[in-house]
Amino acid sequence: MPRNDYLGAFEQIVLLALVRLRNNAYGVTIRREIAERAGRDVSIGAIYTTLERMERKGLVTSFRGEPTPERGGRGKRYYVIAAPGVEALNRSRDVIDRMWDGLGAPVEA
Amino acid sequence: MPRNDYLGAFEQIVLLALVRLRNNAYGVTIRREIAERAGRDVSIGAIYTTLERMERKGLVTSFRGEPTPERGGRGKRYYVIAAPGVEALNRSRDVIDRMWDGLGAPVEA
DNA sequence: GATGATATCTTCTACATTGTAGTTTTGGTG
DNA sequence: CACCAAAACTACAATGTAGAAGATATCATC
Repeated sequence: MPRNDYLGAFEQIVLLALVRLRNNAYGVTIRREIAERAGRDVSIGAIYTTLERMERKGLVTSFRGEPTPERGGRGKRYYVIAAPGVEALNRSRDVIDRMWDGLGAPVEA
Repeated sequence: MPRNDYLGAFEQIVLLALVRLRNNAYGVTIRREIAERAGRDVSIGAIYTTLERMERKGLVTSFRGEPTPERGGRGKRYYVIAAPGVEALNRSRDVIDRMWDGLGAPVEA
């Protein structure tokens, strides 16, 4: 049974991307946001897998949007962070903040 | 082949404990530091396993200390963060900082 | 001063969860 | 039907985590 109180590093990044994208978070935009912000080029498959798992844990919700009249375009699946996701995010941040407290980032060799 | 450029959430916590404990980081103290700071009660086995893996990746170094004249006391194994560990730590912090940037923690539902 | 009880620590083993890429499938357009 | 956009599926590697087992000291005591 997966836990939903502590987040993995990548889970945090994906959740934060959702928060940033507000009502425009779906596979492609999430991936782009992570690439731009975090400078991390991750595969689209990695993102969907992680989202699905987090949905099972109740950290995010999703709904299918109407297909847009662009060239191709299957109906997008939009993701939204849920309340437990918000809490987990804040908790994770808290933990890492406390561990860094007083160390002055960046830490030196 | 494990990567050594991005850290897992727990790896970060353990590395930060090393930084905090300076020259007094070994199994028991690391565990205590994490319990106190992060409020996270993790088994001693989890800590050793993670340390060993990080040592293999070159993120930490270890050396065996003389047994102290306390009651029991097998020779302790002290861990020190290595340069690549410091860099990875700073990079991880950077990524998460950029993702949080402008969101104002804690984020709200 | 051997010897076992016991304390402090580390290793080993095993398995669950997360991380990640790549391929396939599903729907929509021109 | 050729082609485009996006999602679902599959498979495997790396990380997270606990718990049992092994090492090595001191202490008490006879």
